[in-house]
Amino acid sequence: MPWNFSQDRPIFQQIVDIIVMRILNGEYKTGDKLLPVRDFAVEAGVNPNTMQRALTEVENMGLIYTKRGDGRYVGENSVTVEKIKSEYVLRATHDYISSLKALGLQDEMIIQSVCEELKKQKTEGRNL
Amino acid sequence: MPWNFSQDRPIFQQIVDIIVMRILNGEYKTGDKLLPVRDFAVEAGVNPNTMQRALTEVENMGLIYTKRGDGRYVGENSVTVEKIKSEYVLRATHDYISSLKALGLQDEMIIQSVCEELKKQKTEGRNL
Amino acid sequence: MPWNFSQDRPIFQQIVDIIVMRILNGEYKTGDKLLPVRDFAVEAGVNPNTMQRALTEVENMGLIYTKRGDGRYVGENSVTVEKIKSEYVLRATHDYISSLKALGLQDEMIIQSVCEELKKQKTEGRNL
Amino acid sequence: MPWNFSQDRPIFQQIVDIIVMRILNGEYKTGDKLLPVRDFAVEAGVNPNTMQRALTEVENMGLIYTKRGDGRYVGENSVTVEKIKSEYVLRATHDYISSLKALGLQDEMIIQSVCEELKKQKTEGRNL
DNA sequence: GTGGTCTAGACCACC
DNA sequence: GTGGTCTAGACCACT
Repeated sequence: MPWNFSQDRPIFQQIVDIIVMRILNGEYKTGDKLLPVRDFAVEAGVNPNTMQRALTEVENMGLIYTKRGDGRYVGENSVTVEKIKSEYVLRATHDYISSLKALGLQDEMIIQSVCEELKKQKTEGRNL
Repeated sequence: MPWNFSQDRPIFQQIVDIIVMRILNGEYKTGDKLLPVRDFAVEAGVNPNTMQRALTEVENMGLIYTKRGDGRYVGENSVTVEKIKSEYVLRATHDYISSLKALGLQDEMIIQSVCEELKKQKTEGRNL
Repeated sequence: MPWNFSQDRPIFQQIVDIIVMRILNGEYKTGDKLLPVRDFAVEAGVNPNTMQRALTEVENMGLIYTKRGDGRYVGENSVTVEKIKSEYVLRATHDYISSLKALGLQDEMIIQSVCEELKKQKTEGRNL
Repeated sequence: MPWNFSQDRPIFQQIVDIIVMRILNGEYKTGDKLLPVRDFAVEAGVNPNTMQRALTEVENMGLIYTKRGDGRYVGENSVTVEKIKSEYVLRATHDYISSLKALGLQDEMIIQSVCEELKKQKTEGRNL
């Protein structure tokens, strides 16, 4: 099942986001060995070069590292993970609220929107 | 003062977003006449072609219309505005919450993040 | 005249070094427009992708920036240039002296080597 | 305590450098018997194949030789050692000075950098 | 015409 | 078998 990519952003970036997300939420744990680039590329349904580029980016972020001739591993640095995670949350929240305020929404309406969405997702979760 | 554009997204799209935002929040009102493309381009500090393309997009969304030989005007259709606005809010909220949940955050933590950001922005607003 | 690359290091890295060097020593000045990637690639005698990768790296270092659909320019930030320059000097000096000391050379012998090399290069310079 | 390797160069090469360095500075003396490959590999924390390759290189340089069924020994040829040593110094000095000159540094500034680094290392040495 | 992305496929060095 | 680099060539979006 090749991954699902949207057309409006570079594929390699979307791959970066997916992998980072999996590390941040614990799906890929410290010390885990990743699939070989080529296999990983097949799984994602992209060219090995594209996967390679994505992994290089993730490595530059400090989340994974490479053992030459061996493979890639999820980094030990849990501090980095927590830092990136909280930065992400802060930025996402800031962007979200700023955009709604720019639309003229009041604080209460924003909170209300959030609560409604939470309820909706809870209901959907039950029905799966 | 040329507008501020980030490098990671097409400039014309960012212009579209800004104009749409101004219509949605009432800065540009129904019936208002927009600046001529060239002047508008100068104000934004971009190439006229870029501004042209952005305006075409906004027109396709149904928010503005062109009087040939006269200029561009903000559309009369307030229903369209409200519809786009609520759709935007719903989608932004959904994306925001989905991404945080994917990171493993609980509902309470999400609400807490929102409230903190609201407080922070209120404080910043005072200090301006 | 295609540039001269050694085989023991990735070509793109050598290109990075060359471009960085040209910026640091003032051959490429603030605001200068670089050659288009493809032309630059031809000049260096490499594939456009290779040149692209090198330029991306230099951009990540903050020394150049891209105007979309226009071209690449040398960055304004002279602070960055001076910082990178002095870091380079410090590191090169440290590595150089450490390696000689590891070989058992005394301080005086190191200074003597440096002075001899300086003299030699001065002589060569005259003969060109 | 496994040796410390940087990721940007082949491990076997770094091992070669270390061993050569130890021979050049007298830590391994003429006639000394080296550890068996496997033990040596364990000490360095690398794969035996990697250590094997490194030792082969050092042997090709003429600094060590193999007695079949016995082990490896540091070569008798002190002339070779001195020759390699002086070549190394010359080349390192040349590369170092050339790179600084390419950055636009004057002779005096180069000498000053060297002296500062020597002072710094002397100070650090005292504090250990 | 500019940079950016992606694919395809090859070759190499390392472990 | 592993990652890394490079080439070739195509296509797209932006200005």
